[in-house]
Amino acid sequence: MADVAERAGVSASTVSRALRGFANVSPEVRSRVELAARELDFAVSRHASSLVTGRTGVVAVLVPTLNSWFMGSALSSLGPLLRAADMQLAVYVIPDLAERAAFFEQLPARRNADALLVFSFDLTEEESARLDDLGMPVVYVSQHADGRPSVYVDDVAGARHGTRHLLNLGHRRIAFLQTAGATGFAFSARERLLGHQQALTEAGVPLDDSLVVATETDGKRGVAEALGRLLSLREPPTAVFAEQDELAADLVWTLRRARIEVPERMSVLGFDDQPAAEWFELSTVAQSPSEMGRVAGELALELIDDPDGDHHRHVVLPTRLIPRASTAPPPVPEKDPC
Amino acid sequence: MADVAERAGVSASTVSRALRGFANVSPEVRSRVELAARELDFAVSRHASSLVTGRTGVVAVLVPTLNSWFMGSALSSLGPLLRAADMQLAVYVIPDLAERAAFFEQLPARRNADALLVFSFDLTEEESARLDDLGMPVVYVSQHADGRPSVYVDDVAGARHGTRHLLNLGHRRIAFLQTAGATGFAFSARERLLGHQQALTEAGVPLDDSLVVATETDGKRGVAEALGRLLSLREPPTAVFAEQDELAADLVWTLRRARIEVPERMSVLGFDDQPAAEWFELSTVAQSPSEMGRVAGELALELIDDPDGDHHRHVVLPTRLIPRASTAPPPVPEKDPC
DNA sequence: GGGAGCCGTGACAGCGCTGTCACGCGGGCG
DNA sequence: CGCCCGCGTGACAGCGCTGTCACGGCTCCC
Repeated sequence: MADVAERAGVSASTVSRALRGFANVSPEVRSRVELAARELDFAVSRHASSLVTGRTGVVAVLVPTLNSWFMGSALSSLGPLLRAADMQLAVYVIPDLAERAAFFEQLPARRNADALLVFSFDLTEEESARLDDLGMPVVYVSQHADGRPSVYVDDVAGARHGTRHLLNLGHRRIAFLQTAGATGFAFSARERLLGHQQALTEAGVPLDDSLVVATETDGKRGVAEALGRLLSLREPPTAVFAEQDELAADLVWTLRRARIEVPERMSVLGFDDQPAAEWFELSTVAQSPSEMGRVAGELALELIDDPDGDHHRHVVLPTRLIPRASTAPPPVPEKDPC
Repeated sequence: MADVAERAGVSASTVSRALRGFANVSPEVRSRVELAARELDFAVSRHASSLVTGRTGVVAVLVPTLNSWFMGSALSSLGPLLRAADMQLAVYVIPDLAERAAFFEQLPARRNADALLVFSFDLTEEESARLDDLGMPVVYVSQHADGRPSVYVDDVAGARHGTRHLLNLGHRRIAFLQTAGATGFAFSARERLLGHQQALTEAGVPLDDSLVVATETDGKRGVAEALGRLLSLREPPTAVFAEQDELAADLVWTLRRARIEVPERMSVLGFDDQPAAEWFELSTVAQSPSEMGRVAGELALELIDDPDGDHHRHVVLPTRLIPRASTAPPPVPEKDPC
């Protein structure tokens, strides 16, 4: 910076002011400084300036994985948003409990950011409290966190709408399929089941625990076993609401193999609307992770500028039902049994 | 740090040495310092220390998107690797040419990292030269970069093996399906076509340009149109080698709609082995982006420690042919026409 | 016409840490 | 017994920038 100052014939202070676009610099000096900076290929050292200002220019995000449609979409929209605000995106991938423990172990070292976005983690109250002590805004994404800023989709309403759609088609025996130990998505899972049950109750359909099944292992095998449990009931369901599209896709795949036509003999409804949904012509409840990423990023930036400001600290995003070809009325109309 | 020093009854210098694990600190003092640091919830400020050492503790990665199986897998394996080396992962998402221009515009500002991983970008020589000037190791991932460290999969050999598999099944009219303006994957696309053509030539099958088609728009529409061009040839192909699994999946989907059985009347071969391949029971040429991410990360770390060292600067990863249910002999055996 | 006020600029300290050097102390060797 | 060496530690400068204050010159107004 001293070199730039010398070349532009001004002091280092003026260079600093000019390069940061402060108002009190004469236009002529400013352009001279900018020219000199470009000629010398100079850029301020973030580290040196954060040392003084206390701002790091970094937004940290905590994700369970990057290898999923949800995270990919969310972060892809977050990236350009942060770039526009001249912020860096630092990603911490925490795939398992060991990494999670390690992360919290080294927590103090993580103070090197201006804000933290926590994606889809079911943190304990103790863990959240430790994050509070970090002294930076923490935004919870894809989960509701009591008393803390969070951005999430209205899973309850989404699931309610989904189940209503099945009810409207005439289904009465509707199963709900959940994943095994979903890494980090437990919050949504609970909410979606809740919405499903609300819709059933609204419609006067009694809840039946045997219709709520969870896969015990990952992948198609787990889905097949869960399906087996449903098909061996005294009165099997005519429709299955799968809590995620991946699950729904595996289910359709399994049903096809078993020569059970979808939707003629079994309706399948998904949740998410990821690309796989289109391949399987899945009716599904759509959410938009890219919007979620965007909104969460904006909220974080607002909180950085004004930590105590009166922002929307709980943003609830809507869902939309997307009917495709995997849902239809049940094979034998129950309303009019002859 | 001064507080820690006081609490431990030593000087700041000693605290610094103790916390960084230097050898010349007595065990007794070290444990006293560590205790004091923990009690005060202290962690060294990365910014202050990089100001002195010149090392930032950050590895930057440049990706076209995060919303793809490839990037998700690669970065998911890179993340924990960097964490283990006590490095941060800074992600720059560059979805389009405008963002790319903006990135290079602000390049000097990006010096705030110890290494840069460039994923799947077809950079111009001029752009690469500018990255060289950054003064940090740059590793090119999923592409071959002459004279610069790079990690990539052997696309040529992979495609050759794929095409050989189709030839061995008896196919002679084999189409090659490419994507439109693939964002950033142009390098692989060229290599795969090359490998395909090598295998044909080896087998004495003449090349036919009308069998190489590219989608003109994204999604199923583009695939349908490309398929249309193939089906309206005087002598249509009996097999299609799609350069990516997504494309292959769309193709199978389109063929099913058109009641052209796969593989009975048309074989389809993919490339990548992403989850969609399993859903469509796609025979495919597998690559492992997670291994690529891991290897690239290790290479970057080595180059940071020893920029001129004698490392494997070109790592070529293997592919594996995964036969599933989308390939079979052609409907009318050509070898034995009666 | 002189004082008040403002604008643009420079000098300087200090952000929190690390590298270097200097120092004291104990042990080994001649 | 004295000297040298090496180990563990402390003092201090300075990494590159920014916030604060002081200063000179100008305009404006009474």
